[in-house]
Amino acid sequence: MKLSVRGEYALRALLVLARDFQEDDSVVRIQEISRRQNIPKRFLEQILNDLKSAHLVESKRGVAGGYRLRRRPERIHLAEIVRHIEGPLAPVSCVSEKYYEKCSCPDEARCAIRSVMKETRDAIVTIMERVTLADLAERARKLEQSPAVALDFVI
Amino acid sequence: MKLSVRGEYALRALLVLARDFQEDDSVVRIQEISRRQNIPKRFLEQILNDLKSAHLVESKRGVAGGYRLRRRPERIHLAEIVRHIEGPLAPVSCVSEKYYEKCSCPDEARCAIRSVMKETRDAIVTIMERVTLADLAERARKLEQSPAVALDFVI
DNA sequence: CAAATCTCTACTAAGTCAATAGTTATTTTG
DNA sequence: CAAAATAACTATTGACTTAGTAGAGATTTG
Repeated sequence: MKLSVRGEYALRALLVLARDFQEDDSVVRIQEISRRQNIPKRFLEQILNDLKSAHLVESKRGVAGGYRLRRRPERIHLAEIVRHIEGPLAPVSCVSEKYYEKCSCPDEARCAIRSVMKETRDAIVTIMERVTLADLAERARKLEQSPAVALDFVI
Repeated sequence: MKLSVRGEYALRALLVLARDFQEDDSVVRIQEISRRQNIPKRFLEQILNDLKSAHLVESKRGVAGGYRLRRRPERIHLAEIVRHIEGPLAPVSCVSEKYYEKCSCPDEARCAIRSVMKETRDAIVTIMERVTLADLAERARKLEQSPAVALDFVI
């Protein structure tokens, strides 16, 4: 049920871009993202390239180059990011909306496990589609202000 | 975010054992489970053996041998099964209760992603800890009675 | 004892993960 | 216009995981 490191890095990188987002076309260098989030630079390169192909970010080459969000952070929700990097949000593909696959069970329509997995899927998707990069940036801002032990109260 | 095939097979096998569960010490043969759930027999063998080491099932050898649940189906919830086969239910280990691991982010206590992942974890765990094998068996029974298109109404 | 069944260990082919490396292309600066 | 800085692209790799398959051994029942 776990996200890959790749997916986690993608979220953290995009969070940096969201926090630094401006309406002009300013970009953030990979090196900067790598440093602030403690992500191996060359690996991050690949991930950002991948996010570019998903039209989530755009890049600027050359000496003053870097990456920026292609849309405003309010318009990018976590579901879209995770789906592109990891594939289905659903625990089993037979309940996935975007990546449906038939499973090997004898009667999918009457599978009790499937019905529980669908509930689970819905719970996950509800959260991931509700939270945007802007929300994440806002949460980050608030967490940085509060002195400590913050997390336990947020949840 | 997906369950492995192994995990899915485990759930389906245990559902069979739950449906056939009796208070006496009657067992179900691997072959029978394999046939009813369309699971490769030799692979299922391994999985059931694994579930035995988790004290979820017990086995009887010999010609009238097979497997049975070690506890009543009401007392086995899905979380326990999935945790044993797959590991953490949480999308990232830094929010896992049972399999906690520190992540590479600069400040875990103030990580905005972590706070969303914790919500997600809680949503998943709430479902998986509430639903038992007995519930699953009951759902299966009801789904078999209803004529068709049943799944969409259950959810 | 024979047959059916579980047990245990080992093996494997394919795929995925998390990088690493090398080369090419582009842009800005001097 | 050339050099330097930076990103883009392509390929490779080593370790690990996944989903099985295989074979020999142990146990129980008829």
